[in-house]
Amino acid sequence: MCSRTKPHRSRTGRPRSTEADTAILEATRAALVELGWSKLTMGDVAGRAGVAKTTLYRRWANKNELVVDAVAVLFDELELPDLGSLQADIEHVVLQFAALLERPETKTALMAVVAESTRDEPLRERIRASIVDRQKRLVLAGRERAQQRGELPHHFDPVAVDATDDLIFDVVAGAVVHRALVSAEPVDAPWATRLSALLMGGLGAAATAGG
Amino acid sequence: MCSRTKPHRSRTGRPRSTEADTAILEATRAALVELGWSKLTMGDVAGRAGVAKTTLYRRWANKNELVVDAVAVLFDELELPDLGSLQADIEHVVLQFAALLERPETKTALMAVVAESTRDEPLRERIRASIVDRQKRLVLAGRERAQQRGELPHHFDPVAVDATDDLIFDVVAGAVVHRALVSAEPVDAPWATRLSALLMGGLGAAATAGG
Amino acid sequence: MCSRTKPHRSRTGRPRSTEADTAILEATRAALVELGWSKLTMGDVAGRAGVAKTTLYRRWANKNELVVDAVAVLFDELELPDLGSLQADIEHVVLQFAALLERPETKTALMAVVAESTRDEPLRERIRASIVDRQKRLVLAGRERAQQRGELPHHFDPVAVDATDDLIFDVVAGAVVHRALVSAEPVDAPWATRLSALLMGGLGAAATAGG
Amino acid sequence: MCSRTKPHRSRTGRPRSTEADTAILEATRAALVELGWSKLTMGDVAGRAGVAKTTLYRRWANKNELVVDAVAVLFDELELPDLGSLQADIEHVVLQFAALLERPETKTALMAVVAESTRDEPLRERIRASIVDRQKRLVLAGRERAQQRGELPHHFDPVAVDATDDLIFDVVAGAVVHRALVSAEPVDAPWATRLSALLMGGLGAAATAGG
DNA sequence: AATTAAACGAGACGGTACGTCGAGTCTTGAT
DNA sequence: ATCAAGACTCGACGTACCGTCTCGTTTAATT
Repeated sequence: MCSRTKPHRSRTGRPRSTEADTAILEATRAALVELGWSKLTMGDVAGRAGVAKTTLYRRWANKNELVVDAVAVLFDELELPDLGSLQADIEHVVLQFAALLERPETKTALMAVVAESTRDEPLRERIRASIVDRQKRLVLAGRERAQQRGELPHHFDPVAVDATDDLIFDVVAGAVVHRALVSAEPVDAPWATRLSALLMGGLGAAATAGG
Repeated sequence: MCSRTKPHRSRTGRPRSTEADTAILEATRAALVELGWSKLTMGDVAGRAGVAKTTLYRRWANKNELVVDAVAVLFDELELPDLGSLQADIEHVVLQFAALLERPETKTALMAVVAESTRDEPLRERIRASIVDRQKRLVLAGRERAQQRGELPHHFDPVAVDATDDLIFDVVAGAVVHRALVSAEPVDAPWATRLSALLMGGLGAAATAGG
Repeated sequence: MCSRTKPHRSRTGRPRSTEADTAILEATRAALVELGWSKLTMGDVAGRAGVAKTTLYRRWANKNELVVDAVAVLFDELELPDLGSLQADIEHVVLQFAALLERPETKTALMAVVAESTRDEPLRERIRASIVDRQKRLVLAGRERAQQRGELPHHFDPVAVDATDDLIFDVVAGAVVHRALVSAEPVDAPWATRLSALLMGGLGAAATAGG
Repeated sequence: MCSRTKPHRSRTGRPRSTEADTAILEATRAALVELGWSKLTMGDVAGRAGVAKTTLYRRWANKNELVVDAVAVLFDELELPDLGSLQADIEHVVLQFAALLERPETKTALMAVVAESTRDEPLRERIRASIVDRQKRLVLAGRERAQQRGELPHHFDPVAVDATDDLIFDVVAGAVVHRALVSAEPVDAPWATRLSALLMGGLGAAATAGG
């Protein structure tokens, strides 16, 4: 994924500083931690990064796109180790995602850019590509692994499979976000267990009925 | 619920105009529809309401508090008619909530104020009192009705009951919000059916195991 | 001189508080001393006087008229004791006027209201009636006394006499104001002596030539 | 003379627009003519100059400093042609100064900034440097020329000479301003003749007595 | 080594909204 | 009718940030 506004494959002229890139993204995260999304300013980020404002705008069209890219990289840490059972995998991913949401830079930024994206189609697309897809692949991987283990039946209707993947994704991610940010309650191991148990029951019932 | 910042039990002086109150809240909703949360300005709202900017600031400390109050009243429409079964009740409330989220004034505002609330404790409290509690009572009502119908067992451990209420609330509300705003997919009847079926299965399995 | 906006000879209703009148004027002078003309506010004056803003506006049309009236009364102290010679009389009045101008309430207010009066005919009239005429009568008195002493000839052309009175008035008042406020130099006894000597010389030459 | 607040010896960054400088000063004078000092607003001036408000504030700290600079340039027109006699020179400068004071931009602005300067030392210094000194040099030039002509004696006490220069300056400038703005009477040729005759008489008497 | 062209820092620019403040008016209930 | 209190409209304030635009100055790849 290229963080720049344009690919810029020009062969001549001074090349862009890659140190500037990383310094800006780090400065953005630091500013998010200290100030939160709404108090973060481009001038402040530039100052922290030791860079001119122009250098920011040469790379990102506006504050929201910068913030998305600054936060997106954090989602790379999400992974799905094989813990032996679907329920264990779900619990693990729930706690991982919750830990990410507890970090001040994501807590303040994620909802804000999503809110902005309701009126900004390019931003929504960037969020989807940078963040949402990174999470969604965990659902796919977990489901496939569960099928291989025999915990879930091998469906032959790909549409139904996709629909269930989507549903599980919205339920898991939505529930964690809602618990963490709206209800403002801790997403801890007991809660993760209760959530995954609920899902396991629901999936089991569906498998029994529809399988 | 008092929309004002202070209780204002002053006996002397000119009383505050209640027409101004309602005109401002209506203007705020109109501005949300037209402009969205981030483009909405206090000056514009004042203009639409035919009111001076100072009159806004006399009542609300900032844009977020105003928006919360303007949107909160919409959540009064949420209700829980008895449709005969828990699954039907869940489906109905999901679609109702989704319809609310589809309205442009809530779609653009809700995530934004939640995002702001991560750095603003009074705002979080205001959201909880004005919006979240309004939704949560539906969960309680639905669960109690299901118990009366015999669809759910009468638990004698109130802590466990509360925990399950909270879980269901976060799952339902979170899933709907995530589907609508993050995945940007429609929350339609088939999806609502799939979600409620998942929950029924999960609750049934829990009842079988724990009852 | 009536300080009120309207004569108000109505016989019915609650009569206006005369204590309020004096309290307001005193508060205005106090505010002028502390804040100066441009920082003085009607609300502040009302607060100092223990009076509602309405009460101010019932008596004066605006800030400038209030300030003129508050300052005008100070000009009542100007008087012209007979010191035996025209030059001594002039010196005395110069120093008296300078002392008045040194007071912070007049220093900051006088030029300000004159400046405002260049675009406000009623204000100019009020200043003329309240302040300028109070000063001008000193010139007339001094000139008449000098004529009685024989220091100045008895002219029979009233137009020429008026013109000279006006000239002397503008020269004396203008020079003192300019020295005090523009040049920001002290108007002390030596300077007063030099000014009066200049005038005596000029009047004497005119008398010799024109007499 | 530099009209800016700071010397700005910065070598880097975009240089300030000199067109903006002149456009702002012109717009200020135009606004003074139309609105007068008290109705003049920074936003209006910015609009007239086709410039953002911030551009004004980058150069001038407040309205008064801006107005002083805008008006100061008009005082460059004052000059002292040799008319052959001291009295003629005085009459000429009086009428010149009066003509300047009659212009609406100076009439409304001059007293106002002087009034403000009684509470604002930097403003007073700015007025002195920009306006007062421009006028005062005319007095020096006129006195020196009169000495060369033999109309005034060559004094060897520089302190006395300075004191007389100052006195004459305060008398002439003060009388003109007072006549024009306080008495609100025309400063025409007859009045200028009477004033200069008075001064000639006074100076002559002093020369006779002190020489 | 000289040329070239883009990237760079600095900071001024036009614009828009902010939240505050003061002027002067109006609306209460009480005196 | 006046008073104190305080809400009202209006409009300006001075600040902050946005995103853009010059400037003069690097800096690497290409000649």
